[in-house]
Amino acid sequence: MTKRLIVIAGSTGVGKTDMSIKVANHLNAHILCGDSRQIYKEMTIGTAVPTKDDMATVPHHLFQFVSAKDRYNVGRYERDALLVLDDLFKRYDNALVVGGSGLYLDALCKGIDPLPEADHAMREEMLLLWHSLGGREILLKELQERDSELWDTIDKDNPIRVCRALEVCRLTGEPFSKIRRGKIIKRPFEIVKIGLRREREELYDRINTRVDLMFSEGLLEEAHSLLPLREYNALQTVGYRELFDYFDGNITLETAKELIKRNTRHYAKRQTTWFGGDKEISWFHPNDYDGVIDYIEKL
RNA sequence: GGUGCCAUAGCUCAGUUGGUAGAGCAAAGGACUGAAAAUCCUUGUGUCCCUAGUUCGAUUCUUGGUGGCACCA
Repeated sequence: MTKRLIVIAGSTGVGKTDMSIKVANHLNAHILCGDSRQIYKEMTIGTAVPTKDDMATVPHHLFQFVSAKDRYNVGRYERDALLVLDDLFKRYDNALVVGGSGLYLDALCKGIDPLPEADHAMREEMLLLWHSLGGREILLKELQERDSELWDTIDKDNPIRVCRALEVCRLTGEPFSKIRRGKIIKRPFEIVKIGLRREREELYDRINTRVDLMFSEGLLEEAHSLLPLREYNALQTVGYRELFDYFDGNITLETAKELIKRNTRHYAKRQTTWFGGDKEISWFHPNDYDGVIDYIEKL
């Protein structure tokens, strides 16, 4: 029998966890994390990882398994997720991946080109240059010389894009666009994409309520304990950055809370945009368990 | 009760020496290949509080209201 990976995607706060538990139970499947922040050990409340009860009901993989200090990335995620799936498919016919990180999910479903990992020293130096007077022009000029094909399409206002592309050119000695082919890798299993969505207003209400709940669960304390890790990418995350600003005395707690709500809404919107562009997704309301299970069974 | 100041986009405000107006935030749309909960791009018509006047023309000046704020009684 062919093995199947069921992807459950959707924006933050839409209700993916509940759906995934039900579907996993029904299919006798395990759940993988498809979220770029729930993988970190140190973060629990602010990333809304599934509860202990949830995890006890269905086996979960790739949740909170690396340290925020480990500088994890998409490439490692692709590899780790495939390893877990390889193992699971020896015993089960179905597996679920649940999350809201479009890039991570795409890497798992379609593969990602073998680009070199980041060179953090080089990156830091480039970003410093970017923000200095005339630095942007210097970097753009170098990129234009190294990769004329990319030049036409790259977002020249986006320092992270430009510096990353340049980084790859320097590290490999080849144009970035030559290595990043976007070739789709056929996986040795079937992929079924389920998208969850609800009315915008309803989603925003849920987000606001969830942020309040996070505070009552101790988000403030969690963020405070993570102050020593604030420079790591893992902590460049909604719910933590705003509180770091509060600890610095730049904003009030009330403002931080409002900003977390707002930034979570912004994040949810970006996710909506990403997933909306994926034509392979079949959409359901988060409460429509029967609909989802029906759909999967009739495939 | 008196005097002064204010009333412009969902919010905070700028501005028009009289020719019907624009920033920030919010909101909406979009991009996305090892930082992706990141990073970046696009989008601003609104009885310019109401009324009467002056004027070719008033959101702008004048009269009278209404509401808010401050000070004096």
